[in-house]
Amino acid sequence: MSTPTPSNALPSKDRLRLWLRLLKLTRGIDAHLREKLRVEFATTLPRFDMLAALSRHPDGLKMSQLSGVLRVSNGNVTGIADRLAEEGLVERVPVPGDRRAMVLRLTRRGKTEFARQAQAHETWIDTMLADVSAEDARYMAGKLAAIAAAAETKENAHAQ
Amino acid sequence: MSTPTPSNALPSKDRLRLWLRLLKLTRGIDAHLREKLRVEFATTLPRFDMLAALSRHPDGLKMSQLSGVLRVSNGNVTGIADRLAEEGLVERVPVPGDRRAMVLRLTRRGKTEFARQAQAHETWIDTMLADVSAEDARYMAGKLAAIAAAAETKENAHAQ
DNA sequence: ACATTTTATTTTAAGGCTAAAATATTTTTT
DNA sequence: AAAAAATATTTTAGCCTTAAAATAAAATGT
Repeated sequence: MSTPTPSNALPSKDRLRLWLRLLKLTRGIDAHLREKLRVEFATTLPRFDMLAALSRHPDGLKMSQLSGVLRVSNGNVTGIADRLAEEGLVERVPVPGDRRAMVLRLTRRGKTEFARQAQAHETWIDTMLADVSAEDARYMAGKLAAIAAAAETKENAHAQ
Repeated sequence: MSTPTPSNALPSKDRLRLWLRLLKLTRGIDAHLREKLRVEFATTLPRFDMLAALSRHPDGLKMSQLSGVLRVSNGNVTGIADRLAEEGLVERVPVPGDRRAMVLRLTRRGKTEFARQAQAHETWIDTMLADVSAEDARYMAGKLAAIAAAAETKENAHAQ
């Protein structure tokens, strides 16, 4: 359909460096968010992510759907849901007509607790990225999305 | 010393979106690299990272130095070093004059094995980022570095 | 010299993560 | 209807990760 390699055969040091920068920045912000969640809410990023996913789906999600949305394994979802349920933030509801399945949904407490956490989460990010102008943010986000789309293709195409 | 918030009081949706893009792209590439390491070399990214750090320090690194370089906990270093040592890729060498300390360094096998892995690693990244021009890569890397530097400051400053 | 503190590393307890195996139930085939 | 295949979830084994406790040795203070 077109040339397999875009322009040059040798690996580009610039692209490798881009990856390292990407990794460093993301890991730094990520670590900071985890630390904040730990210290200020005694919780973790995976728990926060699960609450966030459920808050976007008020009727709840089946365990397997949650696994797909969060892009983690089924077993992983089981463990995190167990702990959130112990804390009373989520609950498992049987699915009428399918006794294998379970829907996980936020409890009332889960909703209010997530609202608090989400508010803080947004503030932390905005603080860390405060020096990025809105224009720059939009531009970078666009670039990153394009790169992600291209990389996605490459990954699958490489299956040979 | 200067205004606490740079320009606007409300959190910027654009900055939040930038973070989500950053996270999505980085996680995608990261997951792909882990998968490749697992399938093609039966290893993991943390092991690869440790070998990489050691290959940059031919005389080896003390466990605590390694912990600093890799930015992971001391206990974490212990475990990964144990497993790499079991595989014969690294070895612990006592430090003359300090019986508490241990230097970890690559074995001959560790050096050749890492060379193979590093070669493949670089190729995988270059493949995924093939659609990014060298110029774009340099530009983006610069932007990301600037953002990281700014974010770094914010994190520490926030200690109140 | 002796006590205290600091430094280097390991161990422990608990959570997060995956792939693969195990269970239970539903759907499809024959 | 019985057998086989597919689906939903949990369990298991093993690695990665951290914070905090435990060990051991060195450095410092008295």
